[in-house]
Amino acid sequence: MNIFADFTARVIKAVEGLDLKDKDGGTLDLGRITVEPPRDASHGDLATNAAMVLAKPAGQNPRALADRIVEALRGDADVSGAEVAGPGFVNLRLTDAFWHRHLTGLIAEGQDYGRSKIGDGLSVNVEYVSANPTGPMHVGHTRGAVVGDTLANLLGFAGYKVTKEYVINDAGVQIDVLGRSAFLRYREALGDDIGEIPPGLYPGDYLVPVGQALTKEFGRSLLQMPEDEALAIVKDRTIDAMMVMIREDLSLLNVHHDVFFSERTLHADNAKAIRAAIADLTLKGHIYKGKLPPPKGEKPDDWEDREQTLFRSTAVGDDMDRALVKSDGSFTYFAADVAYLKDKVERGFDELIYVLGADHGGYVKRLEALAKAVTDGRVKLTVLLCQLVKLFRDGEPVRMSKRSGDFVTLREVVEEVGRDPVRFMMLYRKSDAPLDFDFAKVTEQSKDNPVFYVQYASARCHSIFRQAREQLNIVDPSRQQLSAELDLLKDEGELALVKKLAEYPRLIEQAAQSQEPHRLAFYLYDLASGFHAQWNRGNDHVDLRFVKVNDPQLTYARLGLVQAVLDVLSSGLALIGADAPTEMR
RNA sequence: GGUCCCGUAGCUCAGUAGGAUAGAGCGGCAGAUUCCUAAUCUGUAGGUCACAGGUUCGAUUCCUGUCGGGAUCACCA
Repeated sequence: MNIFADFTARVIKAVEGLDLKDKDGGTLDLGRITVEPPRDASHGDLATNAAMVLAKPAGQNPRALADRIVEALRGDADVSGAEVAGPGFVNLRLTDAFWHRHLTGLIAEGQDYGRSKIGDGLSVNVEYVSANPTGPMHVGHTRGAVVGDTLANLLGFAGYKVTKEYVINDAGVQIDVLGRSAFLRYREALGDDIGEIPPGLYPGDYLVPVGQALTKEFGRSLLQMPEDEALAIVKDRTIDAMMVMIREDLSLLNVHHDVFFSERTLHADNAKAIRAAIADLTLKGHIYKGKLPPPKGEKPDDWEDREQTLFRSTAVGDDMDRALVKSDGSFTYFAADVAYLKDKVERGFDELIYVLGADHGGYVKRLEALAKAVTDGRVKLTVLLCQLVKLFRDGEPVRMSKRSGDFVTLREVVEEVGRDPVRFMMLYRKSDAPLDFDFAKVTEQSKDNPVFYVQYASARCHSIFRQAREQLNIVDPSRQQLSAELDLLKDEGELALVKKLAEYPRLIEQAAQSQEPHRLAFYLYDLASGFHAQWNRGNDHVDLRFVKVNDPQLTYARLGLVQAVLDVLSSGLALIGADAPTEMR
């Protein structure tokens, strides 16, 4: 249903019919031919660069070649006009009948319109969020959560086989700290006066219920065991409790992962998995013992110039070789990542996507290097970095201090402004640009708020169906009824909407391939804008109203168009993870 | 100092795998409501695409360098 792909094929066929040869008499590379919507609608419906791309290799004048292509394309029954423009563009106009047929197809497909096979069933792992299980999710996690989730949805819609994955970073020092913090709350629940929470421990009161639950389960018995043993139990219980909390937070945001991967499993059995992964790399010659140079900027106070086990990542594109073993003999986080990557590869993924915060920018090269080393380039690993989100309230920046635990949680934001506005606004900016999030603006019911603007378009579609029911007694028309008389749609605004809808399948493919989910949000805004404009033309010209009391046939046709707009809005909003409301309140 | 991201209209940002006269919203100005939700729409003014080179038939887009803003920089996660 991607008309641009369809016409690219038709243009290629037309060009093949011209029997062009390159200068040496060989065949021409036609792969660079594209068909796009022209920047300016007055240029037509489609534009192709075929003549300009082929002119040089074929040794022909681009405009002359364009003339021949135009001649060939005029034979296409769907083409109502073809002309050469500018440096050698071929602009095409398509017949109304073509657009009516496209709309018929769209209405038949409904919410499946735009679904693509471009992913070709390739298996993709999208890892995102992966907040440490040491507390509730805060607002900083939101963007990655939404971007990752939407990207995964988008890839699924585009024909990839997608696994949404969350890594639980349940190993390491911070988890020990978490355990001790919870242990303190346990003693508090038993009646001990614990005083102030010592610095370095987590002060948040979300651990209070964890302490209470521990007393219910264990009474005072944890105090009687050796500390290590007790802490191990407390850690387990606390991580579980944190993950329950995090999953609740995520589901508030409509984020649902398929796999929760525990980092601790890599450390289990004396770090069997990590040792195996490093052994693999050693066999391939990527591991050596050596010293790292100290960082060039400011030297850390506790810099130790020592020999260590290193991954020669510089050989596969990294800036610096990476340590795998800490000075205390335990494995680094990166060592766990080596094992984790091996695990993913063994699960058969063709492509791995990591959605990370901008503060992990320094981590990108070593991950890419790792994938190269482990899979010899067979598995593609890409990192999508999300820049930071700045919170504003009435234009004033919201201050957050992590030390006091005084940060804005994801739950607070979602409860205050709603799930849909959060999801939409997190996508209403390129991932690699910082994002300002203003509480006031996001809840505003006006066109200044894109979420509202798009959802209002959906509500208006439903309103039109309600009107049709009241005025013409058209009740729940079937999709067949809606597409029976589409050739009555002749108004240029109506056709312009069909053309906008026809861009949707292409947009899905491009957003998926470029891994840029924000494009979806911008497209929906555009579509909503086109729809609002057509609605308002009905204010000026009564003939253009969607519901025409004296013309049921035309009303059916227009309802068909409204249904199509609604289908695409619903489909797009669903990918974003938001609702397409039936009315605004 | 190294690396990564960003620099487009007064403001906030798009710019669709290198294409035509660079777009939208806000703000400014001028309009539209006996009318399906005006919670919306129409028109208009406003840009040396940070700067300098390079590749190309053609560059906001790709490459190099400079300037400016942000993130990050053994062992933490």
